[in-house]
Amino acid sequence: MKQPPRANAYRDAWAGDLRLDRDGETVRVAGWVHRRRDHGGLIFIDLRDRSGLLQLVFHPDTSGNAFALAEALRPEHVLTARGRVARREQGNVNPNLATGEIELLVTDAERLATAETPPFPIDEDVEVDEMLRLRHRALDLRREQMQRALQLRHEVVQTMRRELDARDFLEIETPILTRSTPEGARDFLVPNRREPGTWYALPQSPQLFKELLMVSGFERYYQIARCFRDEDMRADRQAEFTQLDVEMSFVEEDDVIEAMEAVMSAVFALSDLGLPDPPWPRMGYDEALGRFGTDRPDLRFGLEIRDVSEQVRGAQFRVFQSVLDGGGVVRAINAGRRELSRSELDGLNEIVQRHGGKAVAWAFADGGGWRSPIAKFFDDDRIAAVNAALEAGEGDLLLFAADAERVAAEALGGLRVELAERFGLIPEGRHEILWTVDFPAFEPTGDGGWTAVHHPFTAPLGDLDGDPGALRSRAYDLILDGSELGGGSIRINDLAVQQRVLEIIGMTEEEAHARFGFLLDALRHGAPPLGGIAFGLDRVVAIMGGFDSIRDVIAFPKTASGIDPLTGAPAPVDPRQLRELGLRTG
RNA sequence: GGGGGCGUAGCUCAGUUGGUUAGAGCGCCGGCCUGUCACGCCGGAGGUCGCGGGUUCGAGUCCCGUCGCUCCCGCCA
Repeated sequence: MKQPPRANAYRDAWAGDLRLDRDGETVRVAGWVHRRRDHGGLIFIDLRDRSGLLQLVFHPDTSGNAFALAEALRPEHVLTARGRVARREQGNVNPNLATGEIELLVTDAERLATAETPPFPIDEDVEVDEMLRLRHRALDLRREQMQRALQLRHEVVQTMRRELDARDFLEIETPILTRSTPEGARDFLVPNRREPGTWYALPQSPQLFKELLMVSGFERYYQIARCFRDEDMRADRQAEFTQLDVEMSFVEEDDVIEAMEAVMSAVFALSDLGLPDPPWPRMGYDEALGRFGTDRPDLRFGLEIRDVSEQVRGAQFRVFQSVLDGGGVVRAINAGRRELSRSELDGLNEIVQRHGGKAVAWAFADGGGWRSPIAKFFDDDRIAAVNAALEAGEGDLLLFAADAERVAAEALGGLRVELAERFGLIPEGRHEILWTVDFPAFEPTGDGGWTAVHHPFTAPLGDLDGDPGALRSRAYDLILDGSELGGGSIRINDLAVQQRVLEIIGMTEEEAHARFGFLLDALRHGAPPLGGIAFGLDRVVAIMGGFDSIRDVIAFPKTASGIDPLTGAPAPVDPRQLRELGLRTG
C-alpha cells in the first residue's frame, strides 16, 4: 500500500504491510478471518485485508475477552484487532508469507460482523463452477486470484494513462447513448422515450468521435472506452468490453506504431512476459498468410507452411493436379518426427475442415521415399523435391493441403496451431510479439461485392480506380503469441477518397449520411492526416496475468449465455415506459 | 440459429455390465490439543443423483423430453 490508513477505531495499519521494522510497536488492524487454527490453548487467525495476510495470535491468559472471541471466530468474519507486533521465534518463521517473520500478539479485538459459511472456499485456489462464482461475486472477488487480476488491471490502466499523458495525449470521453458506429456487429439498442420509435445505439467503438476530435484539432486523444456489440459471446469475448482507444493527427504508420510501442512496452513491463524492447518486428500480411496461414501468426514455434505446388505439379495424383489446374495451390507443413496412428491421422481432417479446408494428405519421410497412401502417385524425383522443399528428415510427418490459396493457407494455419498444442511445441514462458501490416483493403463478399477488411475509414493504398482486391490498406495489428491485442490504421482524410471507398463497398450516399454523415461533414472542413489504434484491454490483462478467461479480469462479467447472474439482467422494465413507447415485453 | 460436453453432499469429484443401505477429499458441527500456518487427532451431521416422463423385477447408470451450465460453428476483430 502506498500509505497507511488514517488511524481510526478500526485500524491504523495495513495487515499485509507489517514487517520486522515494526517489531514491538502496538498497532491495530482490520479485515476478514482468512483461516483459523485452534490449538485449544492457543488460537492463530490469519487476518486478510487487501494488502495481504497477517497471523494474529490469541493467548488465553490475556486480559479481556479476546480469547473467547477468537474461539467463536469463523472464516470470513470481520474483525478489528489491536496488539503488539512481535518477531517470530526462529523455527516459527513462515517463508511463504510476506509478513511471515512477525505476528500480532492480540490484546483486544472486536468482531465487526459475522459471516455465513461461504458457498465455496475463499482461502484456496480451487476450480469452482463459474455460475456460482458470479452469483456470489462479492465472495469470489475476495479470492487471491481475482484480487491479483483487478490489481493488475488497475496498474495496466494507470501505466497507459501515465505514458499517454507524457506524450501529450488528452483523455476525452465520448457518448454511450449514441448512434450506430461502423464496426459491422449488431448494435445494442435503447429506446428513446422522447421520440417513440427512435433508438439510441450503444457504441461498438468510439471510432467516429475520435476522428471528429482530430478534425477538431485535439491532435492526440485517448480513452479507456467501454464498447458494446450485440453478438453471441465466446470464452474470450464479452458483449460489453473495454478498449484503450487512441487517435493522432498529422501522422503516418510509424508515428502511431512508435507511440504505441512505447506505451505497451511500459505496460508489458508490469508482467514477466519478458518481451524484447521495441521496435518490434513487422510482418506483411502476405508473408504471414504464406508462412503461418493467418494474419495473426504465433511465432513461439516453427511448423511453418511451405508452398510445394511446383514440386508436385504434373504428378499422377488427381486431387492435387485438379486443384493446381484450377489456379489453386498445394501447401505443406513438416510436422517433424512423429508417431501418429492411422485414426489420429484421419482425425487431422476434422481439424482442417474446421478451418475451412477439405482434407489433409499425409506422408512419412522414409528412406528417401514416402510411407503414405498417396506415395504411389509420385515419382522419386518429385518426392525428393518435396522432401527438399520441406527439409524432411527421416521419420518426419508431412501434411499437405490443396485448395484455393487462401483456403489452403488458413486450413494449414489452423492445423499448425493445433499440432503445436498437441505436441507441446510452445516453450514455457516464451512470448513473441509482432505487428502485422500491409493488409488487403477489401475482400470479396461472395456475391460480387466488396467489404472493408478493417473499417470503411481506413486509408487504402494503390489505384482507387483499379481492382479493389489489389488495394492494400494502411492498417496494422499488434499480435502477441497468436492473439490480436489491438489494431488500427491511418484514416481517410479526403472526402473524395472516402466517397470512392463507400462506392466500392456499395454503400449509398443516403445510407452513408444516415450512419456517419456528421463525420463526412467534418471531413469537408479541413481534416488532418490522422491515424489511430484500439487495444482490447481485457485480453491484454488476461494474457499478462496468465488468466485463461477474460472473465477473470473483469470485476462483473456476463456469462456465455449473455446473462448477468448478479443482477439478473436484462432487468425488468417499467411497463409504463413500454406503453409510452407502444411496445410490449417479450 | 446449429453441433458437442457436463449436471451426484456446501465445494471438487468417483460411482464397473442396470443389482444390497450412493462414496471420497475438502468444508461444516461437536470434542481434545500452547507454536500452528492446507495444524493434528477423535466423533458427527449432511443427498429430490437438475427436473418430468418412459423401459425394467430393479435406473445415479438405458431411452425421450425439458431446464441450466459450458465449449465450438454461424455471427463477431
